Amino acid sequence: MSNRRRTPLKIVKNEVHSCTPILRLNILHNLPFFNNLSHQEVTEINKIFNDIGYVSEETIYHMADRSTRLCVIASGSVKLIRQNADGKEVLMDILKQGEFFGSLDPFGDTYYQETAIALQPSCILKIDSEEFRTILQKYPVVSLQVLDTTAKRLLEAQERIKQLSAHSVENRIAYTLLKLGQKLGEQNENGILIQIPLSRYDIAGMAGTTPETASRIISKFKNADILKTGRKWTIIKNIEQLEKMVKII
Amino acid sequence: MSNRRRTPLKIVKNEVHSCTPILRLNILHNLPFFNNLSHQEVTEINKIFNDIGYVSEETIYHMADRSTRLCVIASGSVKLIRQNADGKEVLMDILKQGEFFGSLDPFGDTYYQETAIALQPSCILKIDSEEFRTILQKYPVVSLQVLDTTAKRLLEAQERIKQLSAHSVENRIAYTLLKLGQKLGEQNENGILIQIPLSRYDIAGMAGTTPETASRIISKFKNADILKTGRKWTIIKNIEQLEKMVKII
DNA sequence: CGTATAGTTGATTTGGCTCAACATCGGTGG
DNA sequence: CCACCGATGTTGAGCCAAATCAACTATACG
Repeated sequence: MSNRRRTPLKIVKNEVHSCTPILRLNILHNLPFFNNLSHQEVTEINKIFNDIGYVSEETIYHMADRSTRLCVIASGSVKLIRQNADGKEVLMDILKQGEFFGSLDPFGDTYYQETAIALQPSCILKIDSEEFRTILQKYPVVSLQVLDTTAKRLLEAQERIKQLSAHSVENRIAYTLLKLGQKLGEQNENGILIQIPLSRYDIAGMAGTTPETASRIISKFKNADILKTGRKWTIIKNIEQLEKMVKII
Repeated sequence: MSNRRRTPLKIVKNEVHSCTPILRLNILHNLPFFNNLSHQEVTEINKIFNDIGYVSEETIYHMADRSTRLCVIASGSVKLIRQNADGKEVLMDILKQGEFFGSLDPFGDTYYQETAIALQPSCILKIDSEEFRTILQKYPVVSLQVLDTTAKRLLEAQERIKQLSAHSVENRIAYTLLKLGQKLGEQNENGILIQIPLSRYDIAGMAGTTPETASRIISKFKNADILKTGRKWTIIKNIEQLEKMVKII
């Protein structure tokens, strides 16, 4: 069988990706937390942001750096990881266009609790957290939106704590894949395609296990015709089966 | 040795504990998120709250109930737990006077993700989440405070995810005890006294293990003269040792 | 003082980690 | 365009931390 190279995704060059001013404004306008503001107001806010481009695998900030900035993804995607003392990596979250990360805290003497790394060529809008705080004070609508997002993330984090405390690795891998599909997947004729370069190492870091165990379980899922994977993509073929495994309460 | 009954804590009767109106107002005023408001404003807000008393072990709300209320602890303490399909309990958080829990979300069709249970006789102030939302809109300062608390809780939850993913049970128990000491402990001549009735079951639920394993590890800590425990109290005698085990990065 | 509940401790089992060898992918240069 | 090679993924074997099962003990409360 000569089936080399059947990647179902567009090949993307790993080039620094910067925003055009118009794109920037457009993106800011469509952010969930700014889209209740007037064009005038967003234009004003736009001036305070800087944009910086990153290539794949490039670090946006390191854990333990002084945390002074809030970041917004204008394009691309970002992973947030924490490392423990022996260097084991825990993948906290994967964020996509329009989501924010970094520091919300305006009080000095705080440090990033995680490392942020671009998963794809990405354009990141940055703002000083103190300046962002002024925006929050000025526009209560924005505050509430940021609060809602944060509250939602807290609920998700708590769900993950429950998973880690009370479910098997197989369960957690299924849950991880489901969440990834919901958040980053797009439906196509074969199923739900997740077009993000996720290594076994990343999956393991999200599910709280080792790459070997993740690989074993994913093989099992592939044999059961639930999944199909390549180095830089994953397709969920049978989402019902995954849901059944996770047993949503 | 006739050392029966050496409990280092005041005995509290398990009676329904209700707030006096003055106490209520006082508590609202001292809440971190209202203490920037004027007396006039707090008095106004006070009218919208109801208070309800609970005895120990009483349920404030159940997981999967429709979530319509935000709760604030006027007195006492509350634990938040999640259960998985086989009934295993995960203790998400322990909250004390002045802290809030329940629903922030004003949009219908949402359900509590956890069960809230009084750990001690407690008085809980309740407000409809929609009405609370109006307060948030009216007072941006309050919004920001609530956001800060939520963001802080998210960071803590993420830290716990890291712990569960990458540390041994012994480590996690040490971490759990440290956090409990920081949050609920009071320094006295013997060490840090945690005056909350925490069973081995609770500790296990916080550290993501079983009561038996929790018991074994706590015994080990007691033999190493790090801890001293009774049914309803815990004293941390050697906090440095615990910190060393957790290896704060 | 007696009883129910919570905690302790031991024996056994097991899920998942570790270590190790091997296979496959996909980018790179000849 | 093909062959090579480093990186990533897969699979097997053995081992260990922690779960489970079970018997027993201590504590608080009526």
